Amino acid sequence: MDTTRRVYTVSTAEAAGVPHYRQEVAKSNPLLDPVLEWYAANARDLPWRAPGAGAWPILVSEIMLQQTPVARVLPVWTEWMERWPTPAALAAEPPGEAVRHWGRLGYPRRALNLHACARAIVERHDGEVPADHAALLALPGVGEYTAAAVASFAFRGRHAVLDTNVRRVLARAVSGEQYPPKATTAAERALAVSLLPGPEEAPVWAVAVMELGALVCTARAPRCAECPISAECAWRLAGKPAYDGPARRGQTYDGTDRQCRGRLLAVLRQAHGAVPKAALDVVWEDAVQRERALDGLVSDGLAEVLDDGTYRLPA
DNA sequence: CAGACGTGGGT
DNA sequence: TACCCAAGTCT
Repeated sequence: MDTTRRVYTVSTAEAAGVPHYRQEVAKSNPLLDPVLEWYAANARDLPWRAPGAGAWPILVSEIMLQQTPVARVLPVWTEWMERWPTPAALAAEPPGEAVRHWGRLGYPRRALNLHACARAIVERHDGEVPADHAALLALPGVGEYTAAAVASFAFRGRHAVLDTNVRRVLARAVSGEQYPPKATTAAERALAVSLLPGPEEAPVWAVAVMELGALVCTARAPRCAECPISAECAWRLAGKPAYDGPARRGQTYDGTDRQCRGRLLAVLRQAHGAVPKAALDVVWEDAVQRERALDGLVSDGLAEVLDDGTYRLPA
């Protein structure tokens, strides 16, 4: 096999979205071949990965997948794609419809973000999802990860795609740590860039490492016996030392404003039109917390108060 | 930059 | 049963 094709001169700044000087970053990546081979045999058959998948379906999937498992996204994504096959179709609806059809995916502000994305794409990009990383980053709800993912998966761009799966795989395989740092560091970005293959393979490398993290190199119980890079894995070679950093804080959801907001919004989603405040009052005992949560929903644009004191999803 | 922001399934 | 955590982003 020709190994020289795995040596590149690339711009680190360019990969970070800032075109500037050039620097040699990638030597050969020993993880590339085993990971690509594993992916070819084990990739899940997800609809947004279909060869003909457009940038809009991919963007929608990426936003829906933020902090949400694939299994729960699938049915909602399918419904959205039938209902709103283009940004223009979604942009023509009131934002409340996006929230209604978000269902119980969680973090409903993402529905609002997607709706705002659709309108921005229609207004600023002639209805087409932009291919440029910086333009993607400027869209609401699109951060560093999502911009890189869409630029890579939809437009075949060469970007370091650093999600929680990739960060975990690299932390283990390369850094010898059980878990990556809590927040993405410059060192992690530099490492990801240094492992980037050439333009032909960069997109499949990105999705393949993600898939490996999702299916094999999992957070809780990694399946090292099935891992294509276990022989090179620094963490396994070191005897799988336990994570020694600060404890990652637990969440505790019961009784929080988040739970309260979820209950209130569920009422609005299920209602046909506006609902009397009494219908909201019954879903949460604590009136002070309930009012605070309701105000929060309104100020976040997830709910509207009408002149008669009733509430509804934003029109 | 730590904390807010939903929800449900796996262990 | 609790607790962990899942393709993050924004403030």
